[in-house]
Amino acid sequence: MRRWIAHLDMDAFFASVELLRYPELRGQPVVVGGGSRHPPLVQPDGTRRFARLRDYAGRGVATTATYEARAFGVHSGIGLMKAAALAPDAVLLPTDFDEYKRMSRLFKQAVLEHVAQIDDRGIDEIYFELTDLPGAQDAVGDDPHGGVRAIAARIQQAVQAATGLSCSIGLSPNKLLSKICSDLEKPRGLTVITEADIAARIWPLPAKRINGIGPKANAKLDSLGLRTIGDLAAADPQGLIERFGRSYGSWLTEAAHGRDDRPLSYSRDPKSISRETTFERDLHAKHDREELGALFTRLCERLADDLKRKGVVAKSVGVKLRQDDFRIVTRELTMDRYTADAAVIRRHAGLCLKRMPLERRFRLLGVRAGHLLAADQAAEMPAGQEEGQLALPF
DNA sequence: TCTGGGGTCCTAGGACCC
DNA sequence: TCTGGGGTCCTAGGACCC
Repeated sequence: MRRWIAHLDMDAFFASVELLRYPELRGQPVVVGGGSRHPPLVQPDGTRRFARLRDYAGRGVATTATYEARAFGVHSGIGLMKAAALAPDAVLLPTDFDEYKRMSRLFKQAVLEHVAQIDDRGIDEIYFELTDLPGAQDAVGDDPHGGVRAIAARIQQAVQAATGLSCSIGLSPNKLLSKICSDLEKPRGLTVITEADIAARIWPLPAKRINGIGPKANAKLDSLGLRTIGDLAAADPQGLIERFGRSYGSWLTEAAHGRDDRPLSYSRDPKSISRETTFERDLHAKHDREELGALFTRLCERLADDLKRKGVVAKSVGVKLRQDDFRIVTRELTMDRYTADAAVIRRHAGLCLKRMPLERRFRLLGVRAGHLLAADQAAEMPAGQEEGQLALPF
């Protein structure tokens, strides 16, 4: 019996959700990102007026772009100011995470009508197993894998019916290959591969298409002349281990040959919850003390709200800064009890802050709660009696 | 037109305990 | 006083992912 793992990825998810609301934008370059200060205005004649990328000023990035905008070179993660230089007339829409989360639940529910469990990888993608479904092992006509293909096609239709959105599915014997092949025929792709197809369909692809090879590893591979997955597969495994370490080096060889035995994971307890914000301009601990103090308190309050809403308490608290040179500095401490209280979090985060280098200006401030436990399993720490007794940087 | 916000996992050194 | 080895926890940084 052949093992079939599916990877389902929503097509240009955030942008597609926005197009459901604003169908008049279909066919146009649209970029989603950059805070919420640029919602469409409804004009007296009932039509909507949208912000254009050229009018944007700030530090936001694109979270998604429609395929039309991608044609200009605008992709997710790109700075909006840079995107505006590439496509000044593209429509800019604010990010509405609540709506994307709602649509995310809808598509996952639709898939769960067809399979018992999903491995949830975030807001717009999931894995699931089709191996044991009726017909999954059957050939259809001259297609030896027509059975699973038909099942996946039905799931695609179910997602479309439930959400009005399209998705792409990759089918293969493992997560690694399915993830790669869900991307091969986007949008509305349905791509099936087996071990026999690896040389022809996987090896020609750039090495960075492997989930787990990021910018750093890719640059290092590139400097070794290893550009494609095929190059990696042909490389001396011992040499990779020498350059990348035993663990990562041997994984590179396995991945390049399409070997991956990770099980699907059907439940996950959150390990940490965090809140962070990037300022409109770089701030300094001393010169902007008041502004930072208020921001810091606000972050701790929002974090405490998140903890309470999720019914968890935290044993550790951490603070993160991104300095003006983009270096990230973190400090973390373990508390003597669990808490979800904003004042307690703020006090311990303040202690972290005192240990941080604060000479430089910085652009981002974040607070993180770790070592989480379900609230009903932990006795909560009494709330901040020591408030205000410590001289904190801000 | 420099680069968001929310996560996970890994590594590695030092403290501390047996 | 000195010699160990093993195990766990804490902390900081970094790579990577969506």
